[in-house]
Amino acid sequence: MSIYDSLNDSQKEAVFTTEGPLLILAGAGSGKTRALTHRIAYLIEEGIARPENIMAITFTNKAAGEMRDRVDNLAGQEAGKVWVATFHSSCVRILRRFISRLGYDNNFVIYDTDDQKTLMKEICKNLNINTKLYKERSLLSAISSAKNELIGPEKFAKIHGGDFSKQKIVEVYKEYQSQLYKNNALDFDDLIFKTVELLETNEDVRDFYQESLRYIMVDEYQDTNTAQFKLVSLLAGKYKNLCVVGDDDQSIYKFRGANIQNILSFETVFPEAKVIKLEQNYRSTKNILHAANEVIRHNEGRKDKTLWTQKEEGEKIILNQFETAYDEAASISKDIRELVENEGYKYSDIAVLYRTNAQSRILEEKLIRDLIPYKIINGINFYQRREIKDMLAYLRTVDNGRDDIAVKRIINVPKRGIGDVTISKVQDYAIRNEYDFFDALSKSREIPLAENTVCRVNSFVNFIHSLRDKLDTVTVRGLLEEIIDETGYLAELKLENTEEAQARIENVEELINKTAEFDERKADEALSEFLSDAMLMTNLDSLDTDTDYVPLMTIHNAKGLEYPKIFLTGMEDGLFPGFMSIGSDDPDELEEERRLCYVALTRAMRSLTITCARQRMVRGETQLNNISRFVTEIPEDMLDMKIKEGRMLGYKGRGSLASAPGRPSAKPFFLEKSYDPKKFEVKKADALSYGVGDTVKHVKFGEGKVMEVLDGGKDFEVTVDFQKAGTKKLFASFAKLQKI
DNA sequence: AATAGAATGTTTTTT
DNA sequence: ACATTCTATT
Repeated sequence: MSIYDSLNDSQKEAVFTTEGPLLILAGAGSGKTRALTHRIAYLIEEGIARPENIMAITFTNKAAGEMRDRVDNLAGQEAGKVWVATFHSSCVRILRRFISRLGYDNNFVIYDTDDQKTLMKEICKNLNINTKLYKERSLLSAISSAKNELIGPEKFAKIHGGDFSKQKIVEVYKEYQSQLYKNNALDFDDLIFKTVELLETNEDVRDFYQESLRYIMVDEYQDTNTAQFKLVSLLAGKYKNLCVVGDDDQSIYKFRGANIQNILSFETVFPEAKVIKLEQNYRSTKNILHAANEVIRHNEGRKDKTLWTQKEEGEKIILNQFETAYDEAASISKDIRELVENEGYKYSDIAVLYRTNAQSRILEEKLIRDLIPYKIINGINFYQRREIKDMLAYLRTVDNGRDDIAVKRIINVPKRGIGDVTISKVQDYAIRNEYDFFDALSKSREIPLAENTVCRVNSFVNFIHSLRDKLDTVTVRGLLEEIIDETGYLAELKLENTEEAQARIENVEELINKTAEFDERKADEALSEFLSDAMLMTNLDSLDTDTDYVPLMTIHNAKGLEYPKIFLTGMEDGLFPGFMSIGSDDPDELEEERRLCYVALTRAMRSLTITCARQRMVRGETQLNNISRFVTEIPEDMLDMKIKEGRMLGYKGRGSLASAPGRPSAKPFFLEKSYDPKKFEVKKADALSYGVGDTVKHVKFGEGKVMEVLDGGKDFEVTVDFQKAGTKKLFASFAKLQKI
């Protein structure tokens, strides 16, 4: 018996193919992490590679942690030397050692999204950029996209030099990058970009890593961007032992730079590449898997593969349409109770998924009322919280005096009477003399400032200096505690005496624990190390298995997870797929939404309930939505629609994607009474003052032509083609349309 | 400098 | 609807 006996044939092939470029197309639930970890174990066990010559790269800390555990379990002692890390932390590791070659200091800081925004705001101010025309966010996103494509400021200028509309971006990008350099800071994209630059321009460094990392494995390969692809190509450039694992059907991060071409054309880039498909799914029942297959089949640009399973047929997929989102939530809550009380499910066996975070509120409210334990798994991560960022900014200031963003963040936190006016005076002085902001503060006497202000500034400067003096003798924890004591940060929060302040206090205390942990683990490492760990760290409170609760999360968040029971909510055209992707002229946007839907469906192991509402509040407007086109791509015989009479509104039946303006008027149906107390009564007019073909006026949308009037029983549903706002479906009693 | 009311802009998220 | 960010006021 060997550990490889439990693998299927394709998995075995993937494990035993150790040389040359290898693309493993691993469908959902096909055991790709298993294959990957066994492959690492095999390399070590057979003596093909020493552990320190193996690298496994993932995207998230969580994935890296899981991989680490599994490798350690499979391959024993030696496995600790395998390089298992995320893209970003791998790059930090390389850059901490060699970035001086690029002119940065080795104790560079990492700027997160918040810091980037702060910096960008300043740049826009200095360059007199009209932020109404050029939003900080879109400027940053343009820069990020450029960096993901390995286009630096100069190259960007060359490419877009002739494009007048891009001139501002060219200018901003250049300034942004030089500010980062001045602050000895790298943003997340730079971590990859600069590592690529380093390896490209320094042959000895490249050679060092190519020799050292002879076998490279990349997980979730479909999520890589161009820069990340370049990075692994460079690292694997000598021995070409690059094994990538991914599923093009689960590529859902285009919006943050993922280049699906990386996986689709892997064989073109590496003509000698071997391709292995893992198509046996070990997760879902036949019904669920076939439904998912049917949906994803509608995408054009994909590698051909069809998942299959030996599992039983299983239950049909339940499809429920409700009148309102409140009814939807009530039904889900009731179903969860039922499943737990009568069908042996634990709360933690059940997950509720949605497209947008905004949908969680209604669900949450209902679950609270019904006393169902739940937890919203959201993105707001620990290290991004205000109080934590404040504390880190202090540490950053101590660590790297060039980090202007950090200094400015905490110079008046807690309040020291150093306001915007003072800050901009110091800033002007700093720019005139080419000082760092902190150095300018140290010379506050030379700036025309009020005597009082000079005093305050000096006491801040002295405080930071006193902390720096202790750097060599004190632990990170000691440093942090001194900061907290001296600034009275916690004391101030305690005075507030609110629930929110209490939470902040607990967070700061948690940060103290983190520093203590760090000190114990890496006694000899510098403050810079703690800070980059912190900047690259995210949600600490991911999944704790001790408590039994229903997780609520976005579909993006659910990737990589599986649950016996899934509730897929808000499956409505306009919400999922969202307006943006429906209206887009880029067909790939809709395909990406469909992939997202595929990810959602394939999370379910035994049972899946799809829900939607006819009527939903979106951004303060009540919208009427049809059932998601993706649902209509699931063959009807796999669905249990629970419809007593007629067809479900918006359900156009098998595979039909055609928009059907003249669809039959179905009566809305109710599975149960609406519970919403806020719900207002609708008075249906006996007759409308307008009809099809009339021109009407709406308060918000302006003038439009009535395309269709449907008697929904309770109210009239009117479809109007507005000249400016496009076609909308409205309830007559809400819309208050005026005939013209 | 601090605060309260107005304007704004709203998929998805990791690092 | 709602949260964040901006502006105008004291």
